[in-house]
Amino acid sequence: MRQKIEQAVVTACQALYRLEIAVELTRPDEQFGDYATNVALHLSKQLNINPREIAQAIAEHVKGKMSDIEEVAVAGPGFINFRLSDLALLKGAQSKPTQSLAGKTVVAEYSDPNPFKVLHAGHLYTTITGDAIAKLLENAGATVHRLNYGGDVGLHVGKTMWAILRFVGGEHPEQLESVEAVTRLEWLSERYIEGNTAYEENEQAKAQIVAVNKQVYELHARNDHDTPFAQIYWTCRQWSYDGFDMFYEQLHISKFEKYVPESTVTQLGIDMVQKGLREGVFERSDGAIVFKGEPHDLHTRVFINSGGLPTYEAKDLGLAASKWQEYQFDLSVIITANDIVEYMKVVLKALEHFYPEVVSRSKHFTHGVIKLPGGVKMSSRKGNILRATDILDAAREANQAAMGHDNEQTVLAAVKYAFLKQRIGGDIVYDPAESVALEGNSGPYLQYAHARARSILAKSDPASADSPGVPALDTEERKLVRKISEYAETVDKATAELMPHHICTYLYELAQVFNRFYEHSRVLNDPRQELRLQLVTSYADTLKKGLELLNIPAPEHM
RNA sequence: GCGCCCGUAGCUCAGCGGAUUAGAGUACUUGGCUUCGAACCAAGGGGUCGUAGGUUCAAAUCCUGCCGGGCGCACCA
Repeated sequence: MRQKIEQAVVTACQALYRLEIAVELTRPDEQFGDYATNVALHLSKQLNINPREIAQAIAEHVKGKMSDIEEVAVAGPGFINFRLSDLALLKGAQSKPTQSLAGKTVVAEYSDPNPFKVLHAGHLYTTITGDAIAKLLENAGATVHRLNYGGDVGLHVGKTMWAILRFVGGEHPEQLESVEAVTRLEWLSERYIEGNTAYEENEQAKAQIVAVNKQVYELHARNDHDTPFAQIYWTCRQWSYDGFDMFYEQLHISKFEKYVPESTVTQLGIDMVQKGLREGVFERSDGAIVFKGEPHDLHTRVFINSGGLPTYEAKDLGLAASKWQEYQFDLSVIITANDIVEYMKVVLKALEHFYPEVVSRSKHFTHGVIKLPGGVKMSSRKGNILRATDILDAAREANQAAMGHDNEQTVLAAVKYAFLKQRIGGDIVYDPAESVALEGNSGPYLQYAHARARSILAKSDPASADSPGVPALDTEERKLVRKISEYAETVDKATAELMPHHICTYLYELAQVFNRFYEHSRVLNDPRQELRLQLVTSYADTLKKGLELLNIPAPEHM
């Protein structure tokens, strides 16, 4: 419909002014119509004609040519407003999002928690955002490979392993049995804090940790699964992955295809740096191997440190290469926090030397930090970080306080929606009480708006389904249909930009329109029951689809 | 110091490939349940869109300076 009208306007411009011009329709305020364009305002300059005059001419030209358009009007400084016929509007309500990525292969990397550490609030945010973006891509027809990358080697592992060894009294893997299964993740995070503190405060411990770190790298190099040290390492690494799996499961998100541990791409990364060194892309500096970013308006970063160990940069190079070798993707999406944007630019610039096609197909999305109300930022250094589970617990508590009972689906809707409704990029303020609040722009509001509609449908008699043709829509009905008809194009927009918040904004508006309709319009036992039941069905289905696109559950009852 | 990002109602945010009267939520005030779920709806007040310029018939939206905030800038990730 949109394209048909756009085409009609283009044709009119050609016929009237012999001008080829791109026309894009907008969705104006209801009082003006269903679609609008401001081409006349653009043309007026080139043609040196009053915009209203041009608008009038185009409107006349289009008028009567399309049965779907009921009215074409000129308004304001020179807008052309189109009002669709009820039939066309109803048809539009059934349109589906475009399969714009059909046949494409996409790799989506997000969440990325590190084994041997705890999931913090930022991980929760990345996970939910990445999950929604991956879903969007998939919905547009792409084959999406969801990858979860994480550091199973590196200094933080050295810190945790150092503390673990102290805890179990040396290389005694059997001592690990004393750690209870449910507390393992927690236990590991305590060890990390211990190791981190020691590293910062105690020179001797620091030296030991550096040695342990090296030991971990060596263990991978020999593929050692047998020595006591290796047994401790592998056991604890598995504990981490098991813990992450459990966490994702309760989050009700799409499953990851696999974890990509850093250790599996390390050697590839090192080889690339060595090769790049020979080819002059990297250079030695103070014993380290670095990439000079300055010629590209970037900064210099170390890829292999002076101890001969690869840094995150080198591993990221290996990761990118391994993704490419495995998937030959059309698009690679990486979602992380935004403190890493400059870093990523350097890595991508270095990567350009090896795989320019990978760089051009990569998209790095970054989000901000989670803050608590009052602008209090979480401090990540010390032990007092806000953990992922803290967010969920806070939401559960708030929900319990508000409702008097537990409802995990409401809690999930609250948290996910609270994170997703804002444009990706900036910091977000998370207020547990507000997210769980059942009024206002919240996940639970949408769930309620869905359940309410379903409950009408459940009470209706499905037998009397002989449709008597479509009567003219009344005001409230028309508003509802119009809003439903915006679903497909909203999803298209969200997909094109990979911005899930557009869907949130839309769904909230949709639910609002429905609630107003509900307030004014009797559905059951009304002369217009047939039509209205169709609308309610269409509405509830649309809302459910939209929520599912965000992986937010849409229960029939609450 | 350099680079990147951000500054829209008290608070939290949409809108930002320019355009028809700046929108929501929340908080505050008020009204609406003997009829489909009131977790709802309706009404009201509240904004020099950080600031000063520039481009334009038209700027919250584009450009520049300034102010304020966040983040990043070599062996952490």
